[in-house]
Amino acid sequence: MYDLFFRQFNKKVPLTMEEQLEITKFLTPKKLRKRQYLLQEADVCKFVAFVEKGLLRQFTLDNNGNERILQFAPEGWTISDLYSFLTAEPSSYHIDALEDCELILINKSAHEALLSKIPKYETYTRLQITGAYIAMQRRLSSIFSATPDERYASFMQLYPDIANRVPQHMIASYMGLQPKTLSRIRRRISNNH
Amino acid sequence: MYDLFFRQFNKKVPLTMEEQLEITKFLTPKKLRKRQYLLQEADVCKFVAFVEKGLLRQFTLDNNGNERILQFAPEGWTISDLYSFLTAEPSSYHIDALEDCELILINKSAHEALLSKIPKYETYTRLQITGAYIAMQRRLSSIFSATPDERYASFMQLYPDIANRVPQHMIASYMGLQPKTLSRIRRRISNNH
DNA sequence: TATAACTATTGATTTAGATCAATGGTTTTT
DNA sequence: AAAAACCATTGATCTAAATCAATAGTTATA
Repeated sequence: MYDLFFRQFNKKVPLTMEEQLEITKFLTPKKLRKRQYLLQEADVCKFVAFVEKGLLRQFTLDNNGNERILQFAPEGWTISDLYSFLTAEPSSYHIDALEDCELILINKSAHEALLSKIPKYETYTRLQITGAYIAMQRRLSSIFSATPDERYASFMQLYPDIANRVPQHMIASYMGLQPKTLSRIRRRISNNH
Repeated sequence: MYDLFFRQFNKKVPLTMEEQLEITKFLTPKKLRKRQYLLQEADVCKFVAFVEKGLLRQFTLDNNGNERILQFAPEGWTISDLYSFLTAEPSSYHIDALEDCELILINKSAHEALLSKIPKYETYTRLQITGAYIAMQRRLSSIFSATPDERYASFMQLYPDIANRVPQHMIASYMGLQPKTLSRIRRRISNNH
């Protein structure tokens, strides 16, 4: 049930068996069916979710009702609206399941208890957020410096796993492009084989 | 010398006088003249820098030698290339001073010593990186959802301080626009007053 | 199995930002 | 104080992505 979570945790901060058992007490497993929401806009985000199995996405809807995907989260990733989680302000994002999912939720009181009781948990969260920060900075950087063609190519290379599990128009959305534009980019790339 | 640093630190995690003195031992003050580099591409980033005074920017150069500004850092902000700092890989960014600066550097061994000796330092860094993550996510979100006009307006509102201290073409660069395009946007906005 | 909903491709047109080019104003440097 | 470097604005043109529109293929559902 918590296999992947503790594998990832141990990679960042090694734990004893006792520590794992202690931490487990604060975790809440949750299953989510494809298309179900984990978080809806205007709700307060009450969790940090670790993905044991499946795939989720975080997105917003623009004025015309179009989806803008901010983040994909496959197995081994963590997803939340941290701003809402930390401030208890209503979220401006949706999170839903793109596949049937098995999640581990850490709710706010559990998060705070873990932080104060288990120093290694604080180290784990620090390293986890640092990694997410670095990944996002690279993404921002590539939006500025790379052409859409290059960005598509590097997305496919960096996340082949995600790329093969979501429809193309979601990849377009993640890259800030219209699906039709991405279709043309693919043709362009394949012509230059 | 360390006024602002400890003010910000205390806002996140209150410290005793003894703790402040202990932490101070690990800090390295540094002055930087306008236009000087703090970090150059291909160098390994050996510090996390807190800005006591002045203003810096983190940027890359594209194939045509154009600057792409990823981040401004005025007083009270922290700047580094965390990826390079953590992995000791060469950085792909430049950091330089836009004004004469007074900085506090925390080098790698100091950072590690502080993490292991002073639990509050780990909490401080965790909260600091979390804030930076949230800010960057909002920026990415606005690139996707907002028009350039809206993004310019909200930059001016969110960071009026920075906006008044840097030339317009750097704001354009931060927003991923050509200076000329920003010039037209400004005219458009002022016409709709 | 049939129907409906979703998905990807392609063509034609429009539009907004990039690029080319010139000017006048400001700041910095000598 | 003069010269040089930097900066912002504006006009004209070009280009690439968005938009409009139609079609065919795929997946999900009744």
